[in-house]
Amino acid sequence: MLDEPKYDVKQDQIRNVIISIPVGKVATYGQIAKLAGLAGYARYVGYVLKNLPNETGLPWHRVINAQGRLSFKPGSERYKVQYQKLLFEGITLTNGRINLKKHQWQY
DNA sequence: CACAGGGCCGTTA
DNA sequence: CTAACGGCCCTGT
Repeated sequence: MLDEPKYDVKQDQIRNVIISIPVGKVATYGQIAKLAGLAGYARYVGYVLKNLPNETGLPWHRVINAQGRLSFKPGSERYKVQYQKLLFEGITLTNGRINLKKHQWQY
């Protein structure tokens, strides 16, 4: 019989990309999917991050949507957490938005 | 199998 | 600027 992967390869690739996002930089869902060789998997990236364990080790906070906004409801707990983490890394928001020209991970 | 929904995206109005 | 669509991929019911 064929050995089927015990873990999800796609998720692994996505995680791999997210881990390599440098401090002080951010990446969009679509960008990550593309770098992982999975163009079009933006929503899937969101799905993966959604059910991450609390202590994950992944810099999920450096992942934002294409509009430079945090994909959480402003004011919600999770929004605050992500905001704090970003701020701690020197990433600031202007009118609830991040300047992608300046902070987006260039590769 | 059908359908809804999610930490999305780009285009169009 | 907001809103609506269609497209993309996967999971849960």
